[in-house]
Amino acid sequence: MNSIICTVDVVLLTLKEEGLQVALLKRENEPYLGAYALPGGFIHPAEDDNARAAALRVLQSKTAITMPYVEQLSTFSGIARDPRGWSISIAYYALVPFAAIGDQAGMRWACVDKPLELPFDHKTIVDTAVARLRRTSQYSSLPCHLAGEVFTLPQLQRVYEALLGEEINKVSFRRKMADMAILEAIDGEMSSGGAHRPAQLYRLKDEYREQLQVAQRGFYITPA
Amino acid sequence: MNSIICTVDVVLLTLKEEGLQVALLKRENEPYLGAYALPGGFIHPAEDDNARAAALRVLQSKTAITMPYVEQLSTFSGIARDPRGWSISIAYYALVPFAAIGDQAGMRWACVDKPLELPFDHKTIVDTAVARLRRTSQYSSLPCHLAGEVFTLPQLQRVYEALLGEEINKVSFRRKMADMAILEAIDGEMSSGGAHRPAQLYRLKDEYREQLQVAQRGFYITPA
DNA sequence: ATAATTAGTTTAAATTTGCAACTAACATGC
DNA sequence: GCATGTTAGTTGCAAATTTAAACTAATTAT
Repeated sequence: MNSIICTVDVVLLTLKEEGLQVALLKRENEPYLGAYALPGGFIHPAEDDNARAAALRVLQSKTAITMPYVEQLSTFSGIARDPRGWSISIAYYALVPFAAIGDQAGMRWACVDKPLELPFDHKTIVDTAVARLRRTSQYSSLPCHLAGEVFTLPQLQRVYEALLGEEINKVSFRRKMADMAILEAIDGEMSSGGAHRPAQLYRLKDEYREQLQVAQRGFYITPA
Repeated sequence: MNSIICTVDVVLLTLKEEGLQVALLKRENEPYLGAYALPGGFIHPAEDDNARAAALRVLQSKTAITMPYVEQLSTFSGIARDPRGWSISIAYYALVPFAAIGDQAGMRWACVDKPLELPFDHKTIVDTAVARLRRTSQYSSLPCHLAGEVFTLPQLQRVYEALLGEEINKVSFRRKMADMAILEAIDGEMSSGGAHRPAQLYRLKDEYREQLQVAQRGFYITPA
């Protein structure tokens, strides 16, 4: 009686030098066999406790990524989005530091700011995820999940700036990070690596590993 | 093969003197026959273009509410939430001004801040919707949809204050409304009704009927 | 008319923010 | 060894934003 196709899709995002990238996998099944699309798959009621578990299973089985930051994005549904019929895709977005992932077979990274053609409504899903990430980055700890296990404040600031597409005042950035109180300094540890003063290393506090922290107010963006 | 139960649920919210209220309907089917629960129902693939259309159909057929503000909230899923089996509920929240609705048969309003027992995971869904509404109210036009077709600035401010649970500075409120530029004064019209200076009437601009406007920054909440 | 009440604006003080200049710590080259 | 270049991190002050309080405005009731 119930003929609705139930799937999950994951917008896996990472930050490279060239900008924000989305992970795409070569499809191994019809429809769109061979085309690059978002990692996704059917929900397996016998196997998955809920849709989030399905998304994590898909991510792990197809990209071998273990403990990313994952959050539900939105659900896309209807008669028009899948040639097989009326379908639901519960979409998640996941953030991983680029350094934490090896290249996978059949996977490629696409720059989210360049024109991109994707099957189903995956382009819409990607755009929704990127908009959500960029917006949420204005006032939360979200970008920390793109910054690696440990990082310096200047490195983290560059992550925020890449996402926001704006330069942030150094003092303002540090004040906001102190206000949010999401970071812990790694005692004594300093980053070396250059002909200059080394920077303090930080790590995201455990309690913000899965829960987002939001600032009272966002970064000040100079009015145009 | 696919045995997943696909439903939509709507968290219909309105603001009364006593606070924020959620609409509950007496269930006419098993399970939980006779219990009060969120308006919801199965997706009808033959009838509904997508899940949003299903939510609007459910709302219209069960509560006779015509043109509310509706937005997708989140999707709740899993083996544990419905005794009939593995299920998906794509949840929406809707806002209506209390004045705009007549009482419906079998419907009641429950205060969201009082203890409330609901079948399925509907309590979680309500809590998620209320948290989302309150958070979004800090920096957007969302509360306008609870304020009626036309309203004065003092009335609108009281709506914002009821949602935020904080008093807002009058000047600050008016500045933010001017910045967002979401309201249009109704020319010449003034609200009377009291032994005092009448207030200018406003209406939400058409372009913000369905699309949210977000402020650069939220209302200033005095640090505790 | 006068008082009472709420609407809306103005002013000045307090707070927050950004900019620029400063000190700090390292590597490199002489 | 020491000057130089480079980036990290802090400080002080000016500029912008925000609040609180006092003010004017417009209405009804007495």
